[in-house]
Amino acid sequence: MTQTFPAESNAQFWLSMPCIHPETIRLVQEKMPASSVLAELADFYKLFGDGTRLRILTALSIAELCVCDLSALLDMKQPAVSHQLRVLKQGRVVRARREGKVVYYALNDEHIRNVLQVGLEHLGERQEVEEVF
Amino acid sequence: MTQTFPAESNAQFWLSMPCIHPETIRLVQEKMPASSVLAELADFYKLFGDGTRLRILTALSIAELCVCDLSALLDMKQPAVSHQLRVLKQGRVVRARREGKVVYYALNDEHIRNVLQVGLEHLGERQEVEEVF
DNA sequence: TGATTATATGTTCACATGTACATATGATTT
DNA sequence: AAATCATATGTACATGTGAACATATAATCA
Repeated sequence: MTQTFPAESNAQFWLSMPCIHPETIRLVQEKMPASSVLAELADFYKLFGDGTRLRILTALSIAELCVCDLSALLDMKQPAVSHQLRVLKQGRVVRARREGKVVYYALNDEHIRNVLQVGLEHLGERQEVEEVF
Repeated sequence: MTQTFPAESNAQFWLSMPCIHPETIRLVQEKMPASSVLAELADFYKLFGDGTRLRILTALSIAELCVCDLSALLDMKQPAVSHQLRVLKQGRVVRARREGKVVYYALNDEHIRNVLQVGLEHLGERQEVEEVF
């Protein structure tokens, strides 16, 4: 019989494990943002974590576009585009402007462009590193 | 009978739709990164799009930690932590260093810290905007 | 070598999520 | 008002994914 685990999830058990560095843990605990904040941040990043949405966002970072434009540009069915636009709108990453029958979408603020930029830069640097090997 | 759709996904069909702004689409097409690049970028963001992984990354942005520390800190079962660490390692977001039985994890590079920073800043700004209303 | 400790892996399952399809809504035009 | 066009929504379904659990591996120590 090897290591035995408790029947149910039990914080006390894990906190009593012998291998931990208590001081380090306390330090990190103090400096960590609240779990709720990080959950919210995760939801934000999740919006960028899908190929379709990222293509939409990249396109909107270049120009304001209507659903129909996006549908043609991305070669996707219109309902699929609308669906993702709704997700992005609920996440306050894009905003919509109606002009007659046409709805134009744009990035909600400049900050979104930054996030895309930082990600692309990281990818670029990683590629360069890999080329060396 | 309203709008009829083609039987299968067909780029030509969508490009021939009457509502599009062809010039804008061409402009965006020229400036857009390749789909493969954006898919890779999406995979990168996906790593940040989970509460657990984000808590791990935030913790590691403060201090180098072993699996056991993380398990205690996050109040999670050790296998679950190991699982996410593997995902993060495969995504080259963290790196591991073995010291005897203990494996210490750390952020792979400073760029990761930047990404976390940018996200937290965005969240901060958004909160301030919401407080006004 | 055998025992113990720290970590990793494999399997299963519940759940989230993206798309297709059909259809509804909203706005313009005749 | 009816027709038409652009967009939105609802449902069904397939796929991806995170955690629990059991177990395997790696390293140290008696």
